[in-house]
Amino acid sequence: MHDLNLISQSPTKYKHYLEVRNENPLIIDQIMEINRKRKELINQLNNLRNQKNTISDKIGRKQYSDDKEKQQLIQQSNTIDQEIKSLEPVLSEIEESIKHLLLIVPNVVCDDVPIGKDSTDNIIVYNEGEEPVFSFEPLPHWEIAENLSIIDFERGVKLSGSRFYIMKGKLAKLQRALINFFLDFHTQKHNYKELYLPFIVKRHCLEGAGQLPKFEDNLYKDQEDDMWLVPTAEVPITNIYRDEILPSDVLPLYYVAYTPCFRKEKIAAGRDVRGIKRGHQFDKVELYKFTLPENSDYELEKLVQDACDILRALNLPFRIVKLCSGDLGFASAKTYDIEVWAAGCKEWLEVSSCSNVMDFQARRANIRFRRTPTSKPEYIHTLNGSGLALPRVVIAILENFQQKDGNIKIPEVLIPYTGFEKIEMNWKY
RNA sequence: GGAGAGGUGGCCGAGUGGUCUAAGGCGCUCGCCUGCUAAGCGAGAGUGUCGUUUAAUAGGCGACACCACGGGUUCGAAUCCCGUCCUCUCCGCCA
Repeated sequence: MHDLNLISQSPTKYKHYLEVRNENPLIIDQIMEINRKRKELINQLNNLRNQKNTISDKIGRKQYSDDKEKQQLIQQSNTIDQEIKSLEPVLSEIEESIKHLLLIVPNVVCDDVPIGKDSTDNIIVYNEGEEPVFSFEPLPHWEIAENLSIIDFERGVKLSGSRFYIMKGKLAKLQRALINFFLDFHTQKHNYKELYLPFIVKRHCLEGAGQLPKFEDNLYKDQEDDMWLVPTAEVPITNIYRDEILPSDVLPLYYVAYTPCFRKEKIAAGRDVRGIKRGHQFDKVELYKFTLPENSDYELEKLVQDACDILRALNLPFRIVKLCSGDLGFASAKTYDIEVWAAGCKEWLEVSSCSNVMDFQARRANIRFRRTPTSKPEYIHTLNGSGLALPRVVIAILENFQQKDGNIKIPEVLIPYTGFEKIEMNWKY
């Protein structure tokens, strides 16, 4: 969400941001027009309320000579009150619509974000690690999983429909090991504090984080109780300090949390239907930072490295992609995607998306800080990134570390967590 | 789920219809004093919005709103009434 004052002050700047995101900039004009009406009306109402307050005050202080004058004052107040009552609903309607418009305007775009139309204009900024070489034709993970009987796709669908699957035996444990490894790694090596969060949240949390009102289609919910399954841990973490003013000496705050993520994936219908690349439910370890505004840019670079360190430790080849303006997420002002090479399906898989959200979520969720105990509150900056998304790391391990005999070799660092060194043929039942 | 109690400023806590800017305490900020980060004295300090002044989204001035949230009664509500949410205690149920 943006500051109305900033928009009215430099509308062309905000229109530009919308244009480079391939969105209609006219909404800015709409907002400014409604805002003009809003200010006018507030002013009018304030004056009326002032008059009314003055009269009530007079009565309270018995500043009238007789009962007749008192009745006159009451009469006057009632007349003013009628006018107030007629204007109030008009104002709330205006405020409602302005709020709605503000909620659907995407974030600004950082100056160093490349301008582009879509993902084809993204820029690969970094590459690390060797793609593995095989003496045989490496298989995609769904075939490996089938051969070793470690994923049951059919019965997953039987339980919950398409895009659900059952992980079995050592693969289930591998995923559990990865979660623990990620959490330990970030808390021990990068000083993140671990959180265990609610997986279901109220509507306002999703508004605060930017998923609502625009992306309702992608969320699972229980409408009756206003309970929403989290699409990412970013949602609950963003709202931890909602409506709070933090002292600046606690900043920056680094948090790491494991949650499952639930997404309808309607937009991606038909894409990535094979295997476990895109499910309605997947696990993720999320990195999140609350920082001073002037440090968020630097903190993003560090966040990206924190995520990359996991891939280094796992010995997986990866690259960093800087998203162009047209491919940026709604709430992000700058995003780096981290992609890992999957040797079987021969694809670069996005395992992390690290974004500087700046004050966009902070405004929505009203999260502020004070530089000193006496200074004015300012909006905090928030950043998020996966560290990492589980299924795609699992894919990379299955595909990159598959052996000629069909078994999977477990990366060295994981062995203390898995308790085994390879995945071989699993039980059927 | 049932019964009862309650939700006040950073924290504690007073306040059941009108001295308007919410008592008091703790903590906080500034100043003074005292030969040291203790005590004492004095002063100050909430958040947001609108208007005005201004180069200013700095500061000043004025107004309006905010005592969980939403509605109602009243000339006037932290205070009375209704609804919602939440917390605590007891009971029930339960991993």
